[in-house]
Amino acid sequence: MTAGTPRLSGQPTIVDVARHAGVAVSTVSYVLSGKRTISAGTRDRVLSSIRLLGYHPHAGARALASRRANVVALVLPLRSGIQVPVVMQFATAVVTSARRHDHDVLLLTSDEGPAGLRRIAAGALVDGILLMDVELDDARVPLLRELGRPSVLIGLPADTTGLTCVDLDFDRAGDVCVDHLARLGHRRIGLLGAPAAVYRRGTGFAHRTLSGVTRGASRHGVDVVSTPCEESATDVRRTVADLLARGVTGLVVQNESAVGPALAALAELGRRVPDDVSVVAICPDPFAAQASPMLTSVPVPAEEIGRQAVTLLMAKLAGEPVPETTLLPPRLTVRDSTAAPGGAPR
Amino acid sequence: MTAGTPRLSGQPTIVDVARHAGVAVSTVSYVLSGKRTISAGTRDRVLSSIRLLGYHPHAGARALASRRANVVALVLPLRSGIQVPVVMQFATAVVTSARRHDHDVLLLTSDEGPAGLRRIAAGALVDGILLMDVELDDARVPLLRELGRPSVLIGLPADTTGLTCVDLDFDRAGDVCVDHLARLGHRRIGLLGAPAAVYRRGTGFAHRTLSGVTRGASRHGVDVVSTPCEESATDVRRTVADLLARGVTGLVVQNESAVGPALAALAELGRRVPDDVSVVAICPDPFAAQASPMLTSVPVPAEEIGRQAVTLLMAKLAGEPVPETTLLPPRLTVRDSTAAPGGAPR
DNA sequence: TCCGCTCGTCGAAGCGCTTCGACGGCGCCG
DNA sequence: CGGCGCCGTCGAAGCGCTTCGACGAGCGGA
Repeated sequence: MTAGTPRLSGQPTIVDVARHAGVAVSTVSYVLSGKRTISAGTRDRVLSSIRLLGYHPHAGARALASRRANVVALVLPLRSGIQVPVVMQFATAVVTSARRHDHDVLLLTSDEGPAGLRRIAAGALVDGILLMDVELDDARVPLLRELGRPSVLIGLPADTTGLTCVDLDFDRAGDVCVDHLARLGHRRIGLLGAPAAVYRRGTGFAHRTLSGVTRGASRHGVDVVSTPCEESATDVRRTVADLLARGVTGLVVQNESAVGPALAALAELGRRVPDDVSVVAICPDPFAAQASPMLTSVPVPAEEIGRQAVTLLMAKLAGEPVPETTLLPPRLTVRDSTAAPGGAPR
Repeated sequence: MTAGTPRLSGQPTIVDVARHAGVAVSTVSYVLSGKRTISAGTRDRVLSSIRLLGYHPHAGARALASRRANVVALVLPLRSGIQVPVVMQFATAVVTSARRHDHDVLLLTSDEGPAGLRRIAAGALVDGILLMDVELDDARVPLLRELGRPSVLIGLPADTTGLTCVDLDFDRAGDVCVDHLARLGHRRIGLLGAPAAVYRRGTGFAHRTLSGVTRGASRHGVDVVSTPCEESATDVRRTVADLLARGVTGLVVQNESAVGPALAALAELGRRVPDDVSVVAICPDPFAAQASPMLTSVPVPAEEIGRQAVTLLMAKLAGEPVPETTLLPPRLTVRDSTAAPGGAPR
């Protein structure tokens, strides 16, 4: 055993690997990065030394020398009215896809605000930024432009110029729901919306759903009654009762945490689904599938959106051009909660 | 304007700050770290240069030189049967407290497995590790010991020797729930548990709750019927019906996603809460408070656990000794869902 | 046979920061 | 009034990696 460097940290460094494999440090680096051709023999020798020594490159050193941290920031909302499971699905999809691109994910919460973004970006801790829960007029958007780091928004602000955004096409989703109900014969449709605070903040998806619903309704010449709705069971019950009182026979529920309570409220009010009232949900699929009856729904493809966002970000990091906005088309899944009004089978 | 270094990255470096303030680079560093005394005059000059230039230290360079990344890893579960809102609360609490200690949070999902932990730790990307959703016999625990990085577990494995763990004292929580119901006069108590997969995995909290419930029951000489329960509305309904059929008058629900469906099922079965059946939940407080009726509950203090975990990790990073296990005492909040059996007021 | 390539490898110069040892200047104690 | 110690500051040596230019060896074409 030849005496080596006194490896203070305990971890082997690239120097140890090079010495062990009998090559230059730069050669090891090129084996790892593949940025220059290396003979098969050398490569194998280096790789086995790496495995043998249990070498892992030092992330900081790499970031310093290469100006790439291989980390992306994910900024999550923490606010009231957010849809926790959806957010979680996004997050896990993002982490998984990022890993597939050899990147890690740094978690930020939006309550540290712009200062946090600035710190992260300027400190070269991350190469790119993923921003969730974007508002129509979001304070972080100008900052993002200023920082000049590649970024992708999940959600749509009012002005998308120069940005990259991904989201479900909530507008068309709203339309599709109404379309489905209208075709079944419903003439008065209710939208059980997001909490009022969400509309007030100008969160894109809520507004877009509403506009889609409205458009679909006017196209079909049916009425639409839309009302925001808080998350508490009490408020959901009141809102549902209110909508029914106003003659609604088809219900579009876009607040996933309201789905369960809404069904409970209908049961309590003695209305059968779908015989008396039809329900379409815009929510993650498992929710719709686990409810009883199983819900006709437009699933929010959180996972796919997360994946897309990462893919787009990676493209930007690689300097490739990407489209400004990517809207995923809604797909309506018909299950057991919708039927023609008045109990006729669909 | 004197010509400076050709700052390739666009960001000012510590050299720029030093030059602008007319001091040595090391002085700037000491101003920032406070590791040596600096005169007030110099400090102010340096600080204002920093602000003026918009300087942010390069995280990688800092990590390289100081052997501290100021980042902690948070390993989240992604599996079935996890309690999404609780996990989310943990995560946000962790991020917030970590920032308070000048650390950022790297998000890992447990599905990358041990390899991910190893990569992260060996690559010096993180200084410490927070592990959630620990199983009684968790494969990652030995790895954690081997890696030699400070870590804190959220949840309890079977053998805690040499580890640092934080959790709610689910055992006592179960006990407290039964105690409350027994004192009200209930003689037959049901535990609507976590999904079967969770027990099978050997997830600590589920087992501990069960043992606490059992102990409380035997102390009071009351019967307990315990059954796992899936998350779907259908299964919850069946399980509830089953428990009632077996003569249960008091229900302990620990699966937060089952709370809503369970109440709905009771309503459907024509049982009033709390007149006919009493319900105690072990779940995050907002859930219990938003249900209708408002639920008597033992809140899962996700936020506090997250905070504690970070605090402990920081202590370990600083080389301070910390206790092996920290169990937060359960607090029972009495609301409107419990009463003496048979409709008598409590 | 010789020139000029390409291929595979090496050495060294940083990347931006922390930290250690050194060194004046000043106040204090004797 | 002299020496000692402390305070505030500086310079330089890395931390572990990437990357650029250089260079020897082998090969084909003229």
